[in-house]
Amino acid sequence: MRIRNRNKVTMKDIAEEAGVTLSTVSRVLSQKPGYAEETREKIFGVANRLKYRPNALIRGMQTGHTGMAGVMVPASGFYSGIVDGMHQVFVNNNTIMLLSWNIRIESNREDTLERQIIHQMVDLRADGIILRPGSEEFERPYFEEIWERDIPLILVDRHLTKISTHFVGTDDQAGGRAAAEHLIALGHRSMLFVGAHQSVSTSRGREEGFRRVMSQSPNAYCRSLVYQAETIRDDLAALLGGENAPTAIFCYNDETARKIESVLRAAGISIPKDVSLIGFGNMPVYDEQLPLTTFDQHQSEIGKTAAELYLECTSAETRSSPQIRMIKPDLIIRSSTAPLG
Amino acid sequence: MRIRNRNKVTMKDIAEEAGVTLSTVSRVLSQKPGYAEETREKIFGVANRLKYRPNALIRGMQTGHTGMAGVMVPASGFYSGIVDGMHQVFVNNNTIMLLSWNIRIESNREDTLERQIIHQMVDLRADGIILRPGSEEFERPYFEEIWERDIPLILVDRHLTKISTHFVGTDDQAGGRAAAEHLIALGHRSMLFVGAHQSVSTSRGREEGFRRVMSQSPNAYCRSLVYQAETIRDDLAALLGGENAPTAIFCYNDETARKIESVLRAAGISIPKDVSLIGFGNMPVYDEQLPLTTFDQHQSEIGKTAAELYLECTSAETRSSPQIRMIKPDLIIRSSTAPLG
DNA sequence: TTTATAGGGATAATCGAGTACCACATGACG
DNA sequence: CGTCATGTGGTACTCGATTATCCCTATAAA
Repeated sequence: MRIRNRNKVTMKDIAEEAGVTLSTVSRVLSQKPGYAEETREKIFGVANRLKYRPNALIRGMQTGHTGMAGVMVPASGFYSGIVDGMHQVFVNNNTIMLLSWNIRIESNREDTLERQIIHQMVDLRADGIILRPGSEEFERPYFEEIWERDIPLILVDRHLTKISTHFVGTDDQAGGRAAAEHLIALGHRSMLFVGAHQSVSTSRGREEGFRRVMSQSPNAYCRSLVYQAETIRDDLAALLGGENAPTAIFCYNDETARKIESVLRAAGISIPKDVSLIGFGNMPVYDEQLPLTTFDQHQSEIGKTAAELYLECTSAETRSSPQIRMIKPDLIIRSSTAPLG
Repeated sequence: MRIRNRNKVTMKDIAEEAGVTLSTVSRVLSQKPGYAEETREKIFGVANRLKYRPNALIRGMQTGHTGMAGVMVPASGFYSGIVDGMHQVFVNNNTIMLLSWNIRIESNREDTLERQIIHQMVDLRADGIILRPGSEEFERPYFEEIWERDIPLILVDRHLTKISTHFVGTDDQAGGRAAAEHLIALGHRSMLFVGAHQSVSTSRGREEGFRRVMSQSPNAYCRSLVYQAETIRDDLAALLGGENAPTAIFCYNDETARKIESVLRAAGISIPKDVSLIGFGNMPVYDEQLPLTTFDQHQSEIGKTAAELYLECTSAETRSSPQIRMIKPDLIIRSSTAPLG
């Protein structure tokens, strides 16, 4: 059941048209020595006239290098910024992205769509793969599949501790520290950290940095909360109504901060008069929302760095030891934080 | 200079390991009739144990079908929505995107980055290509290259009139008509359309629809302006200070509407008290900006439709005649439009 | 005149899988 | 006992380009 030959021009066609042999065409097109300038021009002329385009599939098979980078990240504005940064580097290095978004709806089934996508990338012989991991437990098996095949694997944004591979992302600890220092300087002592499940490395890192500063500051005190939509209202009410109520809340991302904002607003608690609030990510601020003190993560920079590391790995002869490159986030002070009192 | 064999497992390896011949492995893996169930299990067992993955490059070459869709759109939130919609369809049809963003900085040079990217997609034998065209004059040559190769080409969002190919986008004329009807109903008669250069089909279509309704409404009058950053302030001042000054402005996209908004604001003109303003696209509204009456273009729907059309085209045996599928935009009335008064 | 060299032709192997076809067992069935 | 059908083995060719030889010829340099 052969598909019709879509007018595909091959080197053979060029040879016939130019009245030379395949050897000569090959020599000219792949810049091997041993041809006359005159012949070169003739062959390039014919190639252009016939609109010849080399078959990159074959070339990829031969050279073991396809120029395709597998990229899988969640679909959101944050990751768009990262992908955008990667693109800037890739486009200047003849690399094109095989891009897919993480599918969030999948549960713990064995054969997730994500796995299928990774397989597609592997099957197409992507030179390397860049992705944002979700949860450690479900994904490790197929990350190992990539790793075992000697396909360079670069994780972005989130890190998996149990798998040894490259990582490019935010310096979360530095961010956490900066948040803490800002709040301490404003006079706050009783803090609340609102994070995600322990398996989320970004949340973990930000909390660690945050707590490190707390532990070194006299009288400073930090409680933690794992954000859960169903219970957040009660959790907050209990903490804010209790003893030593927190006067500042640091959320591991802007989305969470926005939810906290609306819960507080509904409870009649004013930001920043009663409570200071810090987010993370510097996501666009919508109408009627409070300008939020947060962190610029420099997504474009993360993307560029990841792409550069990718190019290093895929061009290297041997596998290099896992590298970690972190971009320092910048605190952006807006009106959701204020001096205590 | 052969690259090391990255532990790549081939059908041959499976044959040896399972103690059968290549023929048998091929029969089993490609589901050809004529093998025993017992053999099937043995071969699949070995394949899984060795973590065999078929080489999609080869398969693509053989079948003339790679499962890769070339996609090139500008990097912006609007197109993210479209890409997202496409992804939803593609992921369920074993198709993966070769994605790249349009590069805006290029001038009229022959060998733009965009052209290079298209070539990469063609070289990698993408089954089809979906893209958002920029300007007619520079891009037609390489669109024709695609078309001539019988590679299905689908344009999204903007249409090129001089090239005959598939198109999926917004029903711009319907949008223009709806904008006009809304303003007419509010009592406005003197209108201003602010658009882009004539080569931008979306701007053209919206203006046409808008003017069509105007021409059928007694006393209604519409002037047009091509937005230009340098002159917009003066252009607006002249119109609004002149005779029969427009009381409503319809902009071909939200970005332009936002710029008009700030110019008006600076001039002390109030929206919607003095002038009503309509945008197009329903982009997120940032803080301190006015809630804008605009159109939801249903980007996700556009993306899905484009992907579906793509799948139809790439699976068809013969080239089908150019199809046009338009998604009707929905007017979202907010507080930037008000009754004339 | 001899020798060297540049420019090409001719042929074959390789990459990994798909496809086609024939030969040969083995066993079941009439 | 002959005739199938089934399950394999074996061989060969194809896809399009790369790479490596070996060979041949015209021309220029020694």
